[in-house]
Amino acid sequence: MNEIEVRRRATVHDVARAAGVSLATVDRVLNGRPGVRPATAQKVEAAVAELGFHRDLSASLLARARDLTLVFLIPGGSNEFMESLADAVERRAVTARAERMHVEARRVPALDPQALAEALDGLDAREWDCAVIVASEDEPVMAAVERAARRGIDVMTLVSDLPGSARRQFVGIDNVAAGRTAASLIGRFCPNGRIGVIAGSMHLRDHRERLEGFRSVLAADFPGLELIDPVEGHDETDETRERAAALIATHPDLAGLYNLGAGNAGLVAALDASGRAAKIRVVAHELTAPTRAGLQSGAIDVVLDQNPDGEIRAAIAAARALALGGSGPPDAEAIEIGIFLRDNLR
Amino acid sequence: MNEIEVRRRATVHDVARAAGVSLATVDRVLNGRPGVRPATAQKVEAAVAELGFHRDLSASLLARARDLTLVFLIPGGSNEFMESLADAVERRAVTARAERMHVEARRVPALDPQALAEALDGLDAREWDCAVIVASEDEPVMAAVERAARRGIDVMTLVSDLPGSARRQFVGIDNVAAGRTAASLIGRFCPNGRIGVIAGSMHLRDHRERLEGFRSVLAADFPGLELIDPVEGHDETDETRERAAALIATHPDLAGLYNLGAGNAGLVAALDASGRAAKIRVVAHELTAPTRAGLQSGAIDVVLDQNPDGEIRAAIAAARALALGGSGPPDAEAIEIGIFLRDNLR
DNA sequence: CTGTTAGCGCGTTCAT
DNA sequence: ATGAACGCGCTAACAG
Repeated sequence: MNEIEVRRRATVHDVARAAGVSLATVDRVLNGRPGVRPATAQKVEAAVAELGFHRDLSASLLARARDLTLVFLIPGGSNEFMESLADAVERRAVTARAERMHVEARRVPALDPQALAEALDGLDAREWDCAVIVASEDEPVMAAVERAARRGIDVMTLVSDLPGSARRQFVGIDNVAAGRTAASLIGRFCPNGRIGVIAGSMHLRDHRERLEGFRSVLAADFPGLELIDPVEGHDETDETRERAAALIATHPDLAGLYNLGAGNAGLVAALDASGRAAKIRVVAHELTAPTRAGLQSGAIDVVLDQNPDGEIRAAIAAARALALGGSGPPDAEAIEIGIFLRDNLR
Repeated sequence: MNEIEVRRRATVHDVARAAGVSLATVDRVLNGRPGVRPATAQKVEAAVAELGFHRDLSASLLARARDLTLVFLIPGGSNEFMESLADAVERRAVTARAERMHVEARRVPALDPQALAEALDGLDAREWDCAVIVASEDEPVMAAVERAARRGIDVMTLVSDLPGSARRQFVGIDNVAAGRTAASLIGRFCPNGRIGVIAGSMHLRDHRERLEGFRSVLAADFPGLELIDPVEGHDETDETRERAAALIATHPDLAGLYNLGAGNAGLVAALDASGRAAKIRVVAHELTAPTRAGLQSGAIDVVLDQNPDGEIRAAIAAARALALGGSGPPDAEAIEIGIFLRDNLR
């Protein structure tokens, strides 16, 4: 008879019995609360390890009579993708509630390290179990993450990571791979010619990573294509339109365009106005209203997408895993880079 | 003060009080168990509707002291993708257990309606809450689904649907869109020439749908490309190799190849042996060992993938939703069609 | 046909 | 520093 099959899950009762202590003591050890002699704690931990005990999150939430709380701090401004992330949070809020989770999205000024730091500092640890941030790589943010973690709030990064910070987890795509993919597609679409690149800002880690990937594949695999120096549109519609228009006007042999940031409404407007949209292969990021329209009209050939809904779902799942308080980082499910053409729009 | 925010979730107690009955009666109505006068049931249902009551699955599972059980009936044979589906079930089994679910994968003979029907018939309704099948569209299967549903087992279809059957839910990609996407890619890669198509079997609904989508886009958008009549490789490695080799040998101007079924190891072998791999643009389905190798070597240009892990996750989530016993079909999360090039392999 | 009650696994007072 | 007892939302065994 198979032991694994037969053996019932270990419960706090089992742990208490094995350790020779009461339920309350087990609970204190499990939740790292004070009031337990080190020797006693050792015995409990030994029992936990030996029995392979895993806390039942649902039962735990049920008993606490309070939902697990999770707040997303998302950049505001005109960036369409951030809007869709916030929308995705609202959508998930309904189903999350059925799993005894309260999730909420708050907008903070974009590209403003101080504002994000203050938003983090303002979170009460008794109210929030976990905070998810979309951050630029700046010192004030790193410090605020550290403080939040010390207060007992699990911090996670979304979309763009903060390696070396106190963040417990990163949820997002592999941005170097995204850049490589864009190059690979542009390369197959364009036999030769010049390729333009528009970034949001080089201060954003995800944008830097995409450019890095794009550059390396273009250089290695497509010698017939020449990369024009990247320009910055700061993720704004108007600025992106101006940059794109300038690129198109300056280079009559422009064969491809890669916008690795936002501001796609401007990109499409510039392409349409130029009258050369059909001749230029375009790759952009994130499936939003403007990129969707661009795909439909043919102005944009391919959109690379990080699936905001999936990302939010993954973040919520990761938060549950963190709430169980395992020591190491829970293995986050990988977020796929979605590739969209006109014909597989969802 | 916002009512929604303030109001606590309704519980069975609230329903019982509002309906003027006991907890046990509420439970009986909720679970469709016998022994309740219609008039009483009405009152309970009215209270449920008025309070907007939703049963807490986790608490329910906790009280039953039995996990929600879910069995996947997956075709056996040499089809690599089915293997990866079964693997995905095993992987998810661990995390599912933490949510009080027991999931299990069983292999049944491929393309054998009788065998699948018998496997379904053999499922004890007291043991299994839900069955997920990957089925061909055949009468014996439809009938067995009907019988299982009557016994009280929720049946779901995976990968390939059975519209018109008693299945409660379908989890899978939009296969027409997949075919359209393949055509769109091939069309952009190939200026002109002949395009070959290899299917598994026209008895499979998903394969028929892919072909339909492929045909329509090729005809509508790429008049320079000529579609050769589809051949069948029956999802077998050897047969697919022979069919591919024949196509390549017969058509010196073969510009593209779309394998909408399995047997990709055979496809790659034929391409390699022909010495013309670099000249032929190839689109295949499902990220498996052979297609991965094909992407790396350059024999395959693009792989369309339905992400077995995501599919299994979605199926498990759908099973939970079904267990809640809502009347209509729960809105299944859409499965994305993944597009993979050498550079965004996961 | 309907109601009472115990208990699932866990957190939390309140005593000791 | 430690333990006993109650309750979270729900199901099921047993009464009536």
